[in-house]
Amino acid sequence: MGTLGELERSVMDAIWVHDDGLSAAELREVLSDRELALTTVHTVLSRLEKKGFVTRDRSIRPHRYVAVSTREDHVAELMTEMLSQAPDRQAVLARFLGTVSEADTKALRNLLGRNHSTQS
Amino acid sequence: MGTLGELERSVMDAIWVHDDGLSAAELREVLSDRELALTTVHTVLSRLEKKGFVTRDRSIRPHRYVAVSTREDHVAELMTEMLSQAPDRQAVLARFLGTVSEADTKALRNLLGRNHSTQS
DNA sequence: GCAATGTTTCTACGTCACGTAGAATTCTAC
DNA sequence: GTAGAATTCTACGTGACGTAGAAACATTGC
Repeated sequence: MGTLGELERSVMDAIWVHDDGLSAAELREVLSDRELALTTVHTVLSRLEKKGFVTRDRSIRPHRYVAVSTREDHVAELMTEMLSQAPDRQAVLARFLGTVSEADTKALRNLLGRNHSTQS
Repeated sequence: MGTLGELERSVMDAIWVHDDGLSAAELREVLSDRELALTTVHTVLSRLEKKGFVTRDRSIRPHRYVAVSTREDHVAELMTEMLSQAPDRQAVLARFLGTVSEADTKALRNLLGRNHSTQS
C-alpha cells in the first residue's frame, strides 16, 4: 500500500479532522505554520488523490478534498497489514497486548465481549 | 523508527528464521535467488545494524549477525506505533477487530482472559 | 467579450533512503 | 609476510517526497 510522507501525513490529518472537506487554500491556511506555497499543497493533494487517500469534488471551482476513509479505518488497516507480516500471529497479538495500555486492553475486552462472532 | 526496504526485509526475515545467527556469506546463500554480490549483503547488514535491527559478533571472523528482537516483538511494536497515530484509539481497535479473522479474535479473547492486569 | 484575478496542472529540482556493487583495506592462515 | 577471505568505504542509479515556478485554465466584474 501507499505510505505517507511527513507533509502528506499532515495534510491527511487536516482533512481527516474536517469531515466536510477542504479546499487547497483552506488547507494551506490550516498548515500556515509551514509557510507553504499554494502549488505545494496542490501537488501533495494530487499525490494523495493518486494514492487513493482523498477524492476531490471537481464540480465546484475551488475543488474540495475529502478523505476516502476515516483515519480510524486507515490506522486499523495499517495494523492488520503489520500483523500479516509475521507468520505467528498469535505470538504477535500476545506481545501487542503486553505493550498496550490498560485502557486499551479494557476497550478490547469490551469490544470482544459484545461481539461474539457478530461480523457486521 | 527506522522502516525496512524490500531487501532489508528479506534479510531480516532470514535472520529471524535463523535464531542462532548467520554470516554474510550464509545470508547470501539463503537469498541466492536474488544473485546478490557479497558486498551488497554486507552493506545491507551494516545498515540494519545502524538501524538497530541486528547486532554482529565481531569477535569471530566471519561475523555472525543476529536479530536484536524477535519478529513478533518487532511487528507488535509496529502495530502499537500505528495505533498511536490516531487520537481515538478505541475506534481504531473496533475497526481492527472488525477486519481481523475469527482465529485472531479468539486468540485475543484467550489472551485477555488469562491476563487480567497481569503485566509480566 | 475581455482583462484581472483566482485555480489547477505541468514540469522540475533537491534530498534522502535504499538496492546495488566495485575498490580499498584489513584479517587470518599458512 | 603474503595469498586469499572478510570487512569497510565510497559511489551510483532510482524512486519517493518536499518544494515550488511557470503555464494553462476558469470566473467574474466591468
